[in-house]
Amino acid sequence: MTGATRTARDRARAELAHEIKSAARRHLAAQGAQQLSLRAVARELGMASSALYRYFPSRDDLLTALIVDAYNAVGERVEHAVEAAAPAEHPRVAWRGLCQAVRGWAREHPHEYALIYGSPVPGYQAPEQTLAPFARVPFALLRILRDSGRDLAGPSGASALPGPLAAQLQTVVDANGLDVPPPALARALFAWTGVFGIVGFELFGQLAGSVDPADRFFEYAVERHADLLGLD
Amino acid sequence: MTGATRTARDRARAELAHEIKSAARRHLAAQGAQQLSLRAVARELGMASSALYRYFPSRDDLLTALIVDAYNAVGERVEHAVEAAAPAEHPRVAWRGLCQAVRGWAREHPHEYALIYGSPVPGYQAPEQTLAPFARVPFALLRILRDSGRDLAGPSGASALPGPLAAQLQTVVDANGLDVPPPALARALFAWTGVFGIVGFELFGQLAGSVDPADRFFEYAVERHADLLGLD
DNA sequence: CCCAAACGAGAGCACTGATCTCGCACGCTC
DNA sequence: GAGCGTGCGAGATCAGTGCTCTCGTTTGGG
Repeated sequence: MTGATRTARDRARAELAHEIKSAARRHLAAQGAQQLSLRAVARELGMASSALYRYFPSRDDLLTALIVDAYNAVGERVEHAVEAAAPAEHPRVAWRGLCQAVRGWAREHPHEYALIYGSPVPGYQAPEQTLAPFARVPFALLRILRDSGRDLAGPSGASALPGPLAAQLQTVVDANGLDVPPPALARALFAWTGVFGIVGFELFGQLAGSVDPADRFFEYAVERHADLLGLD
Repeated sequence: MTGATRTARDRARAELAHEIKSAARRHLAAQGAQQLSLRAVARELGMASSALYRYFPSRDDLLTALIVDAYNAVGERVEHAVEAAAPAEHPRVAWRGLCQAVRGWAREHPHEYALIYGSPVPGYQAPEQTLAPFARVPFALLRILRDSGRDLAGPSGASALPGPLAAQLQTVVDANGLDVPPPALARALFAWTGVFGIVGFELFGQLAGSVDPADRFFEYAVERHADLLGLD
């Protein structure tokens, strides 16, 4: 993180890398990751395809860079939405903001959503660099819960966690330095996967035959999750 | 549906089309849809790549055939699991069976799951022929609810559906000849999208950092959805 | 029996990702 | 300020892809 880039060459290099990503993102938005062609990007930039390899060692590396950017884009949008809602005082409003930010971004950037939440398909292990950007959304959700002022242990008794699950979640809490108890983490995972389940189904056409404009159903689901999360 | 195929040529044609799909499915399971190559399939079958086009007009048509098969495979497995559970007497057991059938199939055939529930990416409209196979899982869920003997209108009052959503769901009920009221349909959609949200996240590596072996969390989520569905 | 329809092989087109070599120019070192 | 090594872009090349077209051959119904 040196403040000033040293040479003009370095500046040019960083700038060109950025332009490559921009052009690639345009092609991605236009036709999807499947059709993203290094040569087409190079053509648009007026350079030889081989020159691109000076900046990204392979097509997959370029895609990984776009994945990181996408995670950060949705993460940033979610964080802003949550902050704008005064989460400590109005956790339910913050939760609504989070959900609408996710769905809004997804609908505006369907191909980028598909890139990060679609099918990376097995054998693919997320590169180290994607982990932190990826975690921004779930962490934002956990912050809402932590700041909600509710008793996060939740109603004990009936809905107590099964022992093995509680133990597993406790290791997750410890490993990530989270400050919510396992029952709240379980509810958060439930809400998180549920919301992305709806958004994914909507975007990928699985709701075409049923709640096609999913706006109303999404709002309904968001409120049900808010109830389960115990948000006021 | 003529009982006996007419000529030997027709028999050979049907058989070869089946062999092509089988080989393609093997390649799909091995490396994913992205890498599925018509020429590789043709090589494995010892025929010229151009000959494949006598059976499938394009690569996408071959993939569509595999999609239909995959929908039917998971649908059949779910239906068997539900039937085996005596859904009318034990709706909750049937619901568990449905969920475990979905997740089990998904984990055994990750690439096929990705093919149908992954990112078809926008602009793709499901061919007519995929609609019926696609609907088998959600319809199985609705049958569980219908036969559960519960008051499907649900607790009126607090959790009454917002008017617009109720109206939208009523049109869905009418259009598909469903025999469950809108509130039950809303809960079914909630559970359906929620379960697939977890399975998708698990398969696509989004849970890697948290509940990595998702078995316990999945069971937990299935029970919570059963509660919300009002299953005994 | 015979002709048209179905069929498979092969060549070819326009692409793709990736690699390699080759000059050129930039920028650091002396 | 001169010179050299490194970074860089262009072009050729390779293997592989989906898809089309043509051309003999096989086959089965009229």
